[in-house]
Amino acid sequence: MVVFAAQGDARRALELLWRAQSAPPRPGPRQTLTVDEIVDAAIEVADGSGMAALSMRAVGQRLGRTGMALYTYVPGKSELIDLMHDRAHASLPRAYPLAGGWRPAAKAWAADLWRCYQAHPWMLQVSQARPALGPHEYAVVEAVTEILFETGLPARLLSRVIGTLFHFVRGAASAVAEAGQAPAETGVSNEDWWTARAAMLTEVAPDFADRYPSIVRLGAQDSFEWDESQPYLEQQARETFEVGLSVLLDGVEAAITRAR
Amino acid sequence: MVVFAAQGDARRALELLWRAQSAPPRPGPRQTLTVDEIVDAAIEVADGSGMAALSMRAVGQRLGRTGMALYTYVPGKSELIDLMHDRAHASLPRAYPLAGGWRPAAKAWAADLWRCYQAHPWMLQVSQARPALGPHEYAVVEAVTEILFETGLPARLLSRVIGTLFHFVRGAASAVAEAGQAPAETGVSNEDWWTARAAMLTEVAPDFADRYPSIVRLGAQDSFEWDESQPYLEQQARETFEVGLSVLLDGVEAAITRAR
DNA sequence: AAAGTCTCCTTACGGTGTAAAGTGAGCGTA
DNA sequence: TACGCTCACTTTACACCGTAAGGAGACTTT
Repeated sequence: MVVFAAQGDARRALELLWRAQSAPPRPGPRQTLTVDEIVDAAIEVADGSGMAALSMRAVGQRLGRTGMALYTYVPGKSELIDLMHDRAHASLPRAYPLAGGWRPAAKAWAADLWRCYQAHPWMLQVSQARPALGPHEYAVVEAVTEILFETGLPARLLSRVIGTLFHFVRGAASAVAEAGQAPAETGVSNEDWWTARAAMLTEVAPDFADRYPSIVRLGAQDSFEWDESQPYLEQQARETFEVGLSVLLDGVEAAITRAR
Repeated sequence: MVVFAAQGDARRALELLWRAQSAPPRPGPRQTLTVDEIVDAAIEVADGSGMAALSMRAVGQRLGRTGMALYTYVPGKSELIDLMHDRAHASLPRAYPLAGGWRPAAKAWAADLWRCYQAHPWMLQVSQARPALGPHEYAVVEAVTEILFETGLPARLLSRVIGTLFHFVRGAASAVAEAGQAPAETGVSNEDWWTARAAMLTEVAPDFADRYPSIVRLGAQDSFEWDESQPYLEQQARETFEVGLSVLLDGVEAAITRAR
């Protein structure tokens, strides 16, 4: 599932990411594709049919080529995914206005990143353990770093807060992202799926209320009202994102007042 | 990658999760395996060799059976993964002492969940969009819900905070989880990988400091000192987890004082 | 014109999940 | 006791995957 590139390809991969191609004119036929075209086609496949449908053959076919043709442009699928991941970040702003202070800027940054993940759910399936270090990914980090420097917090704390913000946005986005794919793949809407599942659950676990009293109590007290014009799961996840972000930023503010 | 079960199998899957087996004595040979044995074997494979190595054939082989033999116990791989995911939660406490207040209990809950993810990194690759709703997963939710009821916050806010906590722990754990796998698979330690990558980066992007001034500034000011007895990435991720959690809980405390 | 090199294709290998059909063991009944 | 049904498990097969290897032909350089 998670594939790591070999050491030898690492250099080539970085050069591709940073477009540092040194191309001395060589004999032989000219290339009829570009790396950008391939990355775009791959993103289209992943956007439209999900990461599971992303295969070298599928990307090649979209470009009227075989799957193997891509290997003259890209060392392998893993590197292609890194390029897709970096490229997808290109649409995000490189900076945010700080006139209103760090908090609205941080909110805007998180919301933009969230929207980016919604538009490209497959991004959440790309491993973060060894980030690919592309220019656009760095631009997103640069943006949030600049914003958070406004808080005046010490650098060490700031680094952790930045990591936390990324974790939160990714996690919150994951809850919706695949939910958007599932109905398309299965033909069952999330609402139908959920109500069917809930009905089965009461049959299969009749003692649910006894085993999980707090969950039942919370569900009974939760005043969440569902605007039926929008999908239920998405709506709930969006609210979790907004409330959670605000709680998180409250925590940052608490750290600021404590530092004073 | 993310596979969704068909509607017809949904009932069967839930019955398996909740062990609601109605087994009238039937003719024919007795089953020589149990679902639990299969789930255990699958977890061993995933723990030892990663999610990528989890195949029906591999699990069957570990039990001295073919891959196809599993299909009399489990509808498919997707359901097996759901069973693994639920079972992995079984080791977590069902409740936490609340004598010291909600905050230490919440910290303990998050730390336990974090440790669980570290022990079973593959759990982070299981889609959360349509949770499988197993008994042990619900037990973890029940535990944190009981803890957070102590805050006295309104239910609607509480629901979102619970979601946020999950997102944060999962996100923070993801950063380390796969990092632990990578060296084993590639033979390159994270430190070597990182320093090699950093050296290449300065070659490929010589204007880095100009393009990302805040990142460079943050890196220069960050006083993070590396205890060389432990892996670098893991250590950094652990600190992000601890600091981030504390910031998050500060935000919850701010909500409490505001509600008063 | 000849040589060389690069792009792209075809073929092939070992892997995946799982459908379909075959085999034989064990139980319920006659 | 013997028949026969049913089920556990295996074998085989199919369509897919990433990519290594080798061949065909186009193009540039000499």
